Parts: sequence; C-alpha cells; structure tokens
Amino acid sequence: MAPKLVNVDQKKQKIIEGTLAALAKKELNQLKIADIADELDMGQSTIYEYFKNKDELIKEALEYFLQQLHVPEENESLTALEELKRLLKQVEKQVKANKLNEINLLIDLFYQGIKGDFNQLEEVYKDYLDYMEARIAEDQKRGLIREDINPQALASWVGAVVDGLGLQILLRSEGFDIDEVLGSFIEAVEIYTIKES
Amino acid sequence: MAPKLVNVDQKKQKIIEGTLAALAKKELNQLKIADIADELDMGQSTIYEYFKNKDELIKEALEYFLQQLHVPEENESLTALEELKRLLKQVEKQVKANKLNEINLLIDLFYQGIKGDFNQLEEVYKDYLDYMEARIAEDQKRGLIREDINPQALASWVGAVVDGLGLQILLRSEGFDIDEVLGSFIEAVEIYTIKES
Amino acid sequence: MAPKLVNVDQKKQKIIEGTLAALAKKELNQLKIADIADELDMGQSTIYEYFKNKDELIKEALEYFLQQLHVPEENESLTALEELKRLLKQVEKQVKANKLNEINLLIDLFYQGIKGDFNQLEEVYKDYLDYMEARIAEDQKRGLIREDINPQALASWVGAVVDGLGLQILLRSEGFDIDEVLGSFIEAVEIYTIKES
Amino acid sequence: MAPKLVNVDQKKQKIIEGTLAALAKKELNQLKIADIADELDMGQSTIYEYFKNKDELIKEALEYFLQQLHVPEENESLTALEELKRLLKQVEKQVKANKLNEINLLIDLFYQGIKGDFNQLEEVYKDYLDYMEARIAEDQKRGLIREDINPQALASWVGAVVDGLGLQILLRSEGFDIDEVLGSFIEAVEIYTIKES
DNA sequence: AATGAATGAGCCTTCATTCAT
DNA sequence: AATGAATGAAGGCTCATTCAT
Repeated sequence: MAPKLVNVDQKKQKIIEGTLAALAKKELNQLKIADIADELDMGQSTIYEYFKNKDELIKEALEYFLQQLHVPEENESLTALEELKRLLKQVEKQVKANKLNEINLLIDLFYQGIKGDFNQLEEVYKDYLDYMEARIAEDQKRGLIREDINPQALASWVGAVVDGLGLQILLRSEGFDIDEVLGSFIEAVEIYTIKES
Repeated sequence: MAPKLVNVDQKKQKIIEGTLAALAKKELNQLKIADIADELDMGQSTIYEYFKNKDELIKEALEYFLQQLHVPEENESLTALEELKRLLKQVEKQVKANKLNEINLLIDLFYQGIKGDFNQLEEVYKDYLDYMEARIAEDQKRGLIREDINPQALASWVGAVVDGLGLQILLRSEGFDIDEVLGSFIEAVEIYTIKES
Repeated sequence: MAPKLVNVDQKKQKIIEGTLAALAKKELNQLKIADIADELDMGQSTIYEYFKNKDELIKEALEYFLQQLHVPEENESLTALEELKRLLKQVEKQVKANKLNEINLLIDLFYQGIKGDFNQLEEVYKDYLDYMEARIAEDQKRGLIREDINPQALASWVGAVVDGLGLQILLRSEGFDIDEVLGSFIEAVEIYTIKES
Repeated sequence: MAPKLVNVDQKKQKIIEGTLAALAKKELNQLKIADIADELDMGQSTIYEYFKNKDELIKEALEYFLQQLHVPEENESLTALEELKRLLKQVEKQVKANKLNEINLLIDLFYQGIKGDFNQLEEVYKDYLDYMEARIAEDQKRGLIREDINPQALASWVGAVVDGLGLQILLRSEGFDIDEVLGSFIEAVEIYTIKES
C-alpha cells in the first residue's frame, strides 16, 4: 500500500494560484503569509514545505503571472501594427472589465523588477520588446513600414506607451477617455510608420 | 541666556534632504527611521520633533522632490513640442549623468501614488497633463497643430510614453540607445501633429 | 500527523493567571508585557496569539479576578446582615491570611475603573450594590429591618465601608485591630436596622 | 546692581500650583512634563531647575494638595458628630458643585499612597483618624457618646465610609442620591453612638 | 535664570519562520 | 504530508531628562 503521494509541483501550483488570488485582494506591499494561507484555507507552515521563504513564493507567483500574459504563439504572423492594436485592445478590455487587479499586479511586478527583487522581469520585458522589434523589422521587409525607421527605437517607445498608460489608468480616476487616447495613439503610429507612396 | 534657536523650517528641510539622501541608498519599501537618523547623524527621536510620524516625513519628502522637478514658470510660452523636447532632454540628461536615483525615486513615487499611499501624486500628475494639454490647445489656436487632434488624448499618450520610457531606462541595462528612441518618438509626434499645408 | 493541539480557552486562562501572578509582583501601572511573558516563561509574541493587545489582556485578567470574588449563588437566601457579615469575614480572612495581594489588586481594579480604563467595574459594582439592596428590601418585607430605611441608601454606605476598609488595611500597617473595627460596625448596623419592638 | 533674584520657593510654589492645575485636566496616570510646562507657559527644562525629577514634583504637589484639605484648627472644639457632618457636607458640596476633580485627585493620592509612591499619605491619614478618634474620646468624657464604644474602631469605620463613598461617587454616574445616603449614614451613627438615657 | 533642542532608553506590536507532533 | 503553536528579531514611537547657550 503505497502512501498517498501528492504531486509536489501540483501543490506548488495551487499555492501560487492562491497567492495570486490573495494579491487580487491585497497589495503586494502588505501581503502577509497569513493572507495566502487563509486564501488557501491552509496552515501557514504548509507553505514552507513547498517554498523556502516568502520571497521565493512571491517570485514564483509573479513569474507564473507573467507567463500567463504572454503572447500566444499563433499570433506571430500579425503585423506590428496589428500586434500593437491587439495589445492595446487587451489593455482596453481590462480597463472596461474593471479588471484593474491585473494592471495593478503588473505595476507591482514592474516595481519589483526595477528594484531588482525580480530579475525575471528584465528578461521577459526584453523578450517582449524584441518580439515587437522583430515584427517591425519584418514589416519593413514587406514594405509596410518606412525603412528609415529604427525598429528598436520604435519598439521601445511604442512599448513604453503601453506601460505608461497602465500607470495613468490606475492614477486617474476620471476624465480619462481610453478610446480617444488609444485611437489617437494608433493614428499617430500609423501616420508615422506607413510608407507614403 | 538665550538658548540656541533653530529655524524650524530650515531644520525640517535638512531632515527632508537627509530622507531623500537615505532614499538614494535604500528602497522606500525598507527605509527605516534609523536609516534617516543615521544619514543625518542625529537621534531618531529628534526627527519626531519635526515630523509627526514616518508617513508624514515621507510624504513631505516626496512632495519636496516633486516640487523640484516642476516646470519653471518662465517656460510657459513654449510650444507643446518644445515642452516635450525639454522634458525628454531632462530625462536624457538624468540618464547620461547616471542620475538614475532620481528616476528611481520617481518610480517609488508613482508606486506610492498608485497604491494610494501618496495622494498628492494624482493631483500633481493631473496638473502636469493639464499643462501639456493646455500647451497643445494653444498651439492649435496658433495653427501649429492639427485642429482635429484631441488635446487631452494627445497629452495623455505623450505623457505615457515619457513615463514608460522612465521604466525602460531602469529596467534595461543595455541595448538601449536613448538618443535613437527619443529622436524617433519626437519625429513621430511632429509628423502626427504638424499641420500639413 | 496531528500537530499539537492546545485548548485555546485553557491557554488564555493560563496567561490570565500568569498576568495576575505578575500583578502580584508589580504595579499594574508599570506592568510590561515582558513581565507577563517572563512570569509564564513564554515568548512575548505568544501572548499576542491569544490576546489582541495588552489592554485586552489586562481587561480580561481583571474581569476574571472580579468573577472569582463573586458571591456564591447558594448564599442568596442570606439576610442582608448575614451577607454583610459574610463579606466582612472574607475581608478579614484575606487580611489575616496576609493575602494583601488580592486587596491590592482590587485597588488597582477600582483605580482603573474610576479612571475609565475598565468599564466593567462600574457594572459589576452596580450589580453588587443592587444585590445588597435587594437583600435589604426583602428583609424589610420579612419584618427584620425597619421599613423607613431607604434600602438603596443603606446598601450604598454599607458597601462603602467595605471599600474604605480595604484602603485602610493597605494604608495602615499598625494600630489597626480589624476584629474591633468590624465588630463595632456590625453592631452599629444592627442597632440601626433592627426593628424595635 | 544686584542681579534679579527670584525667590526659589515662590517659583517652586508656582510650579506646584501649575501641576495641580494640569492635574485638574488630565489624569495623574498620563500627566506629562510637557502638560505641566504648557499649563505654566514655561519651558520643560525650567521645571528641572527647581525639581530633581518628575516624581519629586508630583510628590510635592500632592503634599501641598493634602495640606490644603486639612482641617482648620479652629474647628477643634467640634463634637465628633459635628466633625463628621462637616466632613460629609464638604464631600456633598464638592459633588454638587461638580468639583469631582478634587475627589478624583484624592483618589490618585490614595492610589499613590497605597502603592508606596507617596509615603506622606499614610502619615496624614493616620493623623486624620487620630483626630477623629480624639474627638470621639472627648465626647465620651462629656457623656455624649456611649462609653462602651471603642473610639479607634469607630473612627476607623466612619472614616472608611467617607472614603468608600468618594469611590462610589466617581464610579456611579446615576442612581446615586447623595442626600439620602449621607442622611441615612448620619442617622445610623447617631443612633449607634448616642447614649440612651 | 531660562529654555529650545536633542536624545537614549524603553515598550508594544507585527510577522516571517521554525518546531514538534 | 500537514499544521497548530511558539517565537525572535525588528521597528515605530513616546517621554523624561540632559545639554548648550
């Protein structure tokens, strides 16, 4: 009679999900181990059977969260502009669905990343900009985007707007018409990039 | 007969500066009163003679920091584009002078603001965007900017790019050519806004 | 498999008793959490697992102490005079057993109550006087006590003497013959209350 | 030109009065040196020029307060009953004038005395009971009080009632008819003590 | 003599983490 | 494997007291 074996990874996964669920209710700033244990209906010490310490858990949870945001592979055939629209639409959707939690969590994530407590972010962020840069370069080959544009530079500030808008959304409770803003931005990018005949 | 008199505001100022200096060495997250006292070579309790509590001190320090970033009044005659260039130049200067501390502190500031621990930020940020919006609207009157552009929307995403680039600067240690990025961005804004004859 | 289980109420009880024991050695005024923890040979933080804060603990400890002083229900058939004698006998016993700690603690209790830091006392004290008043009224019905006596007034000053004597006992180290005092007082009450034929 | 000399005792007196004034507004428990300095409109450190430390100041202030309560010498020809009535009348007056501050301060005083932080009290209290005892003994000689009463015992419980009533007054906000209580008590003492013919 | 300024010692409380079952 | 129980370490804040002028 083999003892009941629990798949460790499965359990870690559960705890990570509980952590994210707890983060949806409380700032990372003041998230306690007790909150996570409560969320999971589990003893605090159990968490320590699967994670060395709180930092480790938070790190893995944020990593997992990042992965889930990742661009689906199937989209790789999109043009840069389409990809940007897709991305902005996603932001718009989150705002309209009032799922500010996710944006909020992203802010935490950036914060941790910048502060050096979450090195994964740098890598992931770079991957994301590289991906955007690759789309742009390809579009240039296809003749959809002016060749004299530096793909890396464009990817950089286009990516920046997404992050910056995230901040604004959280910061400005009123007088923020997201449709107008996104529309205006897209238009500017189109005018700037599109090869004039 | 007369005991030593200290200019209270001056002393508060000193403590605030010490706080900012301490913040240059340690995250706001984990900044202790002891750190500030050490930085100032002063007893912890002395700080409490001038500030009600830690939160108050942090708040005033961040406020002071914000004020120093503020646009000089004399610039009010700048066009929107000039103002944007001025702003970007300031960012560029900070980066090149390797004064990342300031940007870093700005990040803390945003973070605190978003988390609701520093309400001033919302106001200041709104002021800033309003200012930019006013510049744009005026330029439209002067015929420098296309009239069909929504000033608020433009101000919004232009501001977002600046913020987003700040994040990127801190996040990407290499492969980030700031001149290229800023140049490209400025160019896009020019093309988008300039009234075609 | 099963972790150590502790009866929470039992543990709280232990801590309360430790608190009272610590109070026997140190004034409530200057009783520190550390004193209680030391008394119990326990970490300070453990106390906070069972009590929200120091005030709460003190409150519950004093409540418990008060309860233990409470009149046994079986005595409810006593006459007012018998009840008074019982009460005074209890005081006498405490004095002779040199259990001044208890009286001392009562003083703390009164002090806290008067200062408004321990609202229970007012209630308990009122209950006690009400009980005495009821005994008196009943005795009046039975014809044991003169009807023209105001039961509430009598209960009031009879109760007062008990408290006042407590003070005296603690204050006067010598020249205090408790038997004489109690005897004299009882006699006065008898003469005053007994219905003359 | 002689330097301005301040009568030290006069200054100490002022500080003591300020302390009592401050005590009228705040519990002894939580009276800070700063409160006293504020009350006197004086720097904290000045107090330390006249008193070694806080304890010393409090002690002297309470002593002064006690002295002021003292029985006027001219009353020494009163009978015990008259003296008791005078005392109770004083209590009644304080209650009706809503000058609970004084009673409150007396409580503090007793508390400090009992706790051993204010040894003067024991002495003063003993003096007071001795005085009452002497009155009683004299009345016995004059034939006003039954000779078989132990003067010390009577003085003791009569004093106790007065103290106990002070506690009750502070403790019971309502349902306390002071006239009734004092009347009943006086009556009992009269009946008990008066020599029956 | 007077006092503004500075401060060290101390206490309550929180929380991540360990231990014992 | 799971967890209830225990706790050490740390930090914010108060306040009596001292120092320098």
